[in-house]
Amino acid sequence: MSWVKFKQQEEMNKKCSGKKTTKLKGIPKLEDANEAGTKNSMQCTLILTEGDSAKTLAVSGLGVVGRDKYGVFPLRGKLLNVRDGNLKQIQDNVEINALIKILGLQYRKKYDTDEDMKSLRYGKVMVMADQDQDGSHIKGLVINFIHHNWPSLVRRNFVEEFITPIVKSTKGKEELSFFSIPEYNEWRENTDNWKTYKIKYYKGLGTSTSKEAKEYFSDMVRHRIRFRYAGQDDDSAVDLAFSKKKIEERKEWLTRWMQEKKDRRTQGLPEEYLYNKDTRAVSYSEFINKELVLFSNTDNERSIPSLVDGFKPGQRKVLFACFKRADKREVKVAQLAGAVAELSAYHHGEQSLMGTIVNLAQDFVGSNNVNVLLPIGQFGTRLQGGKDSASPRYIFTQLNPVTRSVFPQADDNVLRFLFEENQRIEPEWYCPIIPMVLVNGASGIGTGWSTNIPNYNPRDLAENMRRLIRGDDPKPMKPWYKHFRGEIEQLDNQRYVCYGEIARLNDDTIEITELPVKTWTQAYKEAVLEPMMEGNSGGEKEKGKKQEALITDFKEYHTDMTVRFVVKVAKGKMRALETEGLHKVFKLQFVINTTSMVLFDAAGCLKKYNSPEEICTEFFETRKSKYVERKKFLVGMLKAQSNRLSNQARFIMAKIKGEISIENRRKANIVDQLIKMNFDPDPVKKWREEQKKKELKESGETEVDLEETLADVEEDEDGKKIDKKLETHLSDYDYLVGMALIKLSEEEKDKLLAESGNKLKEVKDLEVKTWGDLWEHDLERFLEELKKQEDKEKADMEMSIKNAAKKFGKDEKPSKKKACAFAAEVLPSKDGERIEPVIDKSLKEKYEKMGQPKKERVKKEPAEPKKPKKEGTDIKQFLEKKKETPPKKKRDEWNSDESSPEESGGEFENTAFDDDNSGDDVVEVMPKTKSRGERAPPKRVSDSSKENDKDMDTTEFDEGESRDNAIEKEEDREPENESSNSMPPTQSKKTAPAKPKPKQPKEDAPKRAKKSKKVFDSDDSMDDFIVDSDDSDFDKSKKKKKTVAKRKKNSDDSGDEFEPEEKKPAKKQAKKEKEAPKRKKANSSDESADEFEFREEEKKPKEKAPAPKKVKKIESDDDDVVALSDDESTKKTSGKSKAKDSDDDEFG
DNA sequence: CCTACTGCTAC
DNA sequence: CGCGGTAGCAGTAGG
Repeated sequence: MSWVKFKQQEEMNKKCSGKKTTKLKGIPKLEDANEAGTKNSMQCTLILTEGDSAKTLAVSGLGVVGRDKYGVFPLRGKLLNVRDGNLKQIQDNVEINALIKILGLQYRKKYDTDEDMKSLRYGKVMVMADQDQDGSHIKGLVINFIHHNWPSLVRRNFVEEFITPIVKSTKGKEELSFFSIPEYNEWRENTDNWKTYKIKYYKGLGTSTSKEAKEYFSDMVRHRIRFRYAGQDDDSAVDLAFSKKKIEERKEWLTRWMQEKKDRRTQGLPEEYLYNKDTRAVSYSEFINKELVLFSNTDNERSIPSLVDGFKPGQRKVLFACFKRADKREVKVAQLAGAVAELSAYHHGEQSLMGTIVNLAQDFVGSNNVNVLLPIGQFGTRLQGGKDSASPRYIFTQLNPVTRSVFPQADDNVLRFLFEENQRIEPEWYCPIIPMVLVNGASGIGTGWSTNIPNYNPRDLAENMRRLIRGDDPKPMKPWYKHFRGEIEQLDNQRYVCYGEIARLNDDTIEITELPVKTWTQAYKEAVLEPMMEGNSGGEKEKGKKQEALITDFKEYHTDMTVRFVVKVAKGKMRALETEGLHKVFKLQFVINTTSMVLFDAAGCLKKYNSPEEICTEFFETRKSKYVERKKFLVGMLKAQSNRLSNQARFIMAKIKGEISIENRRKANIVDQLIKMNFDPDPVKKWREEQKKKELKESGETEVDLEETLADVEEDEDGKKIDKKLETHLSDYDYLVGMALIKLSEEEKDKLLAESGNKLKEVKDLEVKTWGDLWEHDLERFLEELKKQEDKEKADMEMSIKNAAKKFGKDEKPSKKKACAFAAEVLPSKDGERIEPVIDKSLKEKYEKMGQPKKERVKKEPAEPKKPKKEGTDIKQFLEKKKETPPKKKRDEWNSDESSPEESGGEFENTAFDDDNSGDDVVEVMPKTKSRGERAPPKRVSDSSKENDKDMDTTEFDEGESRDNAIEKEEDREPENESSNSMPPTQSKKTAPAKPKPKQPKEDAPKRAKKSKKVFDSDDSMDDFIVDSDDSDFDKSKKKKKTVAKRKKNSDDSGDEFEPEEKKPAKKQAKKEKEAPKRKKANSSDESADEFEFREEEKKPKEKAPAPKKVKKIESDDDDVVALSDDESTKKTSGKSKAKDSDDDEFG
């Protein structure tokens, strides 16, 4: 191998070596140092920047240090990972080649002596990337590039980085820069008057002005960090991070890191950070383990969805923005992306975001089963697997009406919303009524882990939720794709075969009317049928013909929705093909597997799941506790509202009778009188405040900080505080004093009393309902909405077929006949002889063979990463004396479990850790945490507490946190008992024991509720709630809400694998060819957009009817929304002006 | 057996 | 206006 490598590198040296030349030509965008490549080259530094804008910044900074000894070269994104890379790719990579030329590097040369160094054009490389996680990644990749090829340079500390502040606080002339968020937080904690500083966050290098760039460069000592080589640990650290062979090690590495982070948090220790005022150098291993690890973690967080709502953060932000905007008309995707970035603090490229939106709205076969957004325009089709979507500037979207029935608005009050820079953004997760992650599937690639989950039938999932509510076990499910006409059959525990449809028309003709999921029509044609027609798959007929052409011709009759190939089989081949199996010959089988279903659980820990049922059960527990919370919230809210109304009625009476006079008196005076007369301070407001307090208590002190921060931001100084207290006191009675004069009449009073009575009645109605009742009601409503929407889609589709048929006929008379003719061409022939798919033996054998070794592998993988849930594991450990679950140990556990299922099962059963299947199933548990530059991890109840709760199922450990309401407990009891009856149907050997929820739910549910309860935004949401109920907007909003939040279908994409595409060149060609159609589509999308607009206008008047407030929203665009959001934040702090808040949160 | 490709969110 | 490149993991198809 070394010989091969040697030879390769020799070759590479010839082809692309960097000679030491003074003047370099042909490298665009390079700003060479004047003395690079001269005798002074050792004193030269090449600055590598992240993108062109950073280059500009660097160049302006060079004004300070001069260009003689500094050169600048922009990197265009992520650098190639040269480790384990293939040679061709490295040789062809322009970026790498440019670097070698600029630096004068030579492959295989060892730079051991100063003399060696002199052959270089630069003495140092300095990376200047954004001070965020992706920036760290780029730094890492540069290090990797040098380290892999020239370890000797690494030992000579050839690489440096240039860091810039991510937060600056200024007060007058005093300016403080912080290079990591933890450092900033530390300062804030130690600085009483930090609020008097002006705080500015720098999200990327682009945030800095060129003046600031000059400041940075004039203090080079402060901003330049050297990477220092400190021994072999550094080598292994770099290898760990970038070797493609060390995936398992990375799993361990990340798991360990998460564990440590969690431990630090539970112990109240501050977060670690790498850079402080005095940092001048860091070792490579420090960089990898403290800085790059942050990227890896972020990478997982953004690529792997949550078990609860099935969203990745980007998708969740989209949904959040859509809910918040409450658009009743469609929005341009590009515009929506802007709004999302604004409303939810999305700091990445909008291109990614627009792609996310498009994926959420796609609805072709193999994409989403329930698309959260509506595709209005060309969002892509099965012809090219969605790659044929029009530009985001041309297409429109809107919430799917089904979406709000899956993510009920009532839950907004019990979700835990996150904050970023004091802006309330999306919740840690939404809580759908069915596990949406299974509805639309998921796929994502992180670091250490990736995930792939197929789609399932939402109706099956609803049914399984009902079963779980009743305490039954979930029924096993198999993958399901909307409008897919083929079959999906189970192959083994974790594998399914997905078949297309093929039929025999006559002796030499067959017809293909469906392709396996994720096999795109065009790709199929190019990769399967065309090669078959040519014979030898490569098309190189000259070489030994392996195969004669199997088919002589084929015709295509597809539409964007349907597939139909009519294929002529070569003479005399038919029988042979049939013997082998037509599905196999024509590659109409595709294996769907559930072997890598990795998700973040409700507590934010990474876990691997082995079956959809397991996901259902875990989802169920989370959702259940949310229903309990929701009920509790609603009861309290309604009571408070009722009280408020009756107070108002009494106030009116008193006013009419003249017992109170308001006119010409000081407000404080009036309020005093009201207090004497036993009027309550605003009950709704008060109740809301109580909720908040409770939440804070439960969530732990760290969260209190956050709240205080929010509340105090605006008013700080002592004097003001007092004033404010008084003011808030007075404002508690605004709901009385502030009533409109016209309301001070007897009839108004009666009205209020009646309303108050209604509220009480509502409370009564609500109180008899269990969480299960609420849930079933939601499910019913969802199914209704789903049917409505699907009927509508069906009708639209039929319309379009009709229209197509008309055009097809091109006659003046669009007759039924023509429609039929058209249909006949597109739809499967009636007299075709359908070929029943049969699981092909060889396929089965293949997986059986793989099965054993694979199983082991699978086990191993999960074992390493497995982490115990925070507290849950601890408890388990206590009980079972298990070791802590360091990854390796976990592995052992895993293996042992599998080997001896009895033990594992026994343990779990004994301990009644139903919820903890995670123990077995959980491959790993990684608490999500955000790193510097990002907001702190969402404060939630400490993971440990959550875990405890789960584990606590065993009554022994009830720490007796009986915060839960009696109501909750009561409610829980029934269902819980039921559930307890149901035996845990251990789906998989390993996990089976754990999941069964025979626990005593009563206690569990409440506990969980406590854990998860965080009503950050209670203000807004409550206001909304109030408004809704009062104004009857609520109903309207319900009706109106028609946004189906879709999830992208990630899983679908993989379908292409099936078709062996030709090599790159071929692909490229194909792509090019595809492009043509795209354009056409784009045009069509435009048309459609227009049509839609037209519709909108028609609709508008109808929609406007609802509350005036809403109308305002509708009309207002992004700007208005922004304004609203600002209001929110201020409101939060001040606690005033509820009405406005309500507007914001009305998602109607 | 090894290589190369797919999918997806980010640069 | 559009094209292209890179990372990261699990799995499949092709040579």
